[in-house]
Amino acid sequence: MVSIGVRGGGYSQATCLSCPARPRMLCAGLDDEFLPALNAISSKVTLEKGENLFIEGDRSTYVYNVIEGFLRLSRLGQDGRRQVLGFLTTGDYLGHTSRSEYTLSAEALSDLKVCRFRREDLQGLLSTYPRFERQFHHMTAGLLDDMLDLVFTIGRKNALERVASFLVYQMDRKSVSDTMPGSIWLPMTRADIADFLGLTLETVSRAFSRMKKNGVISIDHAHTINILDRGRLIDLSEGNG
Amino acid sequence: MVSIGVRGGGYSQATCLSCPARPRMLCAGLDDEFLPALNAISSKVTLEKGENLFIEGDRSTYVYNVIEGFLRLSRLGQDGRRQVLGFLTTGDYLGHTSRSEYTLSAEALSDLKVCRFRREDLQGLLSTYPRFERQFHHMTAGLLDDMLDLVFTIGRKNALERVASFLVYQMDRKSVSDTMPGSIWLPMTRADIADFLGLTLETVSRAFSRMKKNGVISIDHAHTINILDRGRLIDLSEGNG
DNA sequence: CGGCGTGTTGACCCGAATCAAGACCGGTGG
DNA sequence: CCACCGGTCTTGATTCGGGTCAACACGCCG
Repeated sequence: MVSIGVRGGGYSQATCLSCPARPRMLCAGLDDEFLPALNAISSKVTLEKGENLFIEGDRSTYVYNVIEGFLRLSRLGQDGRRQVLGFLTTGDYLGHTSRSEYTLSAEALSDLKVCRFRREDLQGLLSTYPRFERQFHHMTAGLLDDMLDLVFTIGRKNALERVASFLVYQMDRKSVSDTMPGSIWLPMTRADIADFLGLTLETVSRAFSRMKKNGVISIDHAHTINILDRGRLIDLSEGNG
Repeated sequence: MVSIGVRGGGYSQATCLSCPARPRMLCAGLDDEFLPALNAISSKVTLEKGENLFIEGDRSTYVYNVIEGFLRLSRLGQDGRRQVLGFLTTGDYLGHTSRSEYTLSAEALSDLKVCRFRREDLQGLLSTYPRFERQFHHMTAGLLDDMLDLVFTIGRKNALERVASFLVYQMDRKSVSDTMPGSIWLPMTRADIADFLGLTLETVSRAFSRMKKNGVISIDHAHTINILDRGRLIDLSEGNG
């Protein structure tokens, strides 16, 4: 079984002007003059590790933008089978769906700070500031592109290729201004990675071990992976092993 | 290897007012007064079975809306592995991506008629008619939801469950005004279905055979599936076999 | 009628799942 | 400080579902 955690979290008024994550957020493209309007309809929510922002079946009232921290999107089948749909961090947004209820749960993998918008409030703004709508739509299209990549990965790649693809993706997502280039911090467990890639945690562990043995990566403390041979990792991820 | 077909197709001026697919299209929500503007930036394209509307790597200049016919979206790995991302028909739209090049190919599975928009032209309209942008964005979000379902299906379901899920999906997508309720017309091959579900064509064939033997479906001519026991099919698709 | 693309079915094999044991690591309390 | 404990990770042995290989059936078209 999988722990669901406790829904909840603290709330406080947002101040978009001082938002540290601004350049990577939904509001990235907006001129400062629009911020007050945005400020009026947004609020900050903080969660502790293990809490859920929402779970499958909740009415899809809100859209969120991650300010700081990590979270995991997942779906659970009746019999406990779990599929992880993504790992999100600063700048990512979530909660947008065409359906009236979320089909996913969003759980904090660390202490988490997010910016929350009521969807209907957002609709109002969108008509007034088309540029915002465009940015919003563009981010949805980006998520779609990411999901297409994921479908290819889990539909047609073997275990080693999937794990390598996962590492390449995490590598590429890291911001350029990065304290530790060449090494990746993975806040999620092996089970989370396995449920993301359609594998078991044992298979993920074995894939890491193989890449370690081949000198492609090295591992400190299980959650910090050092990429020793970037080119070879990419080859592995594409099946040119 | 997989045949790529020939890119091409005939062109003619669109007349949105008389479009038979209107209620299911991108333009569904628009008042008649907006149609001339839409008309001005759209054109109809017709393709024959086997032709490609676009292939991976083409610049993503256009967005399309299917008026009539079927098509298949797929991605090809260097070594020939193929993943099918979807089967589209009347009302579906395609070609929208956050990237400058398509990461998919779109091939006609039958003679095909689509409505084509240049993306930048569309951007202009979107600012003028926010309702249109909303409809457009809503359809993108719908595609994203569909992809999340697909990820769960291929990541966590076994062969029989995947094929059952595929049939349930095709069943639900059929319009209410339907000449043959309880039976599904599948224009794609077993290999296409296999590449959609992350299986082999043999495994798909065996799954159909098992469902036939159990009295859940019957099959005429391989491309017409009759659903004999809808409830049991849904159970199968969810792993309550 | 023959040929080819597509679909079905069977025999066998292999990669990842499952089952199981032990190692590691961080946190807690004596 | 160290002993203990629970959660996580690694590694090995075995099993099994679906892939692979192969033969044949079907249906369509020339």
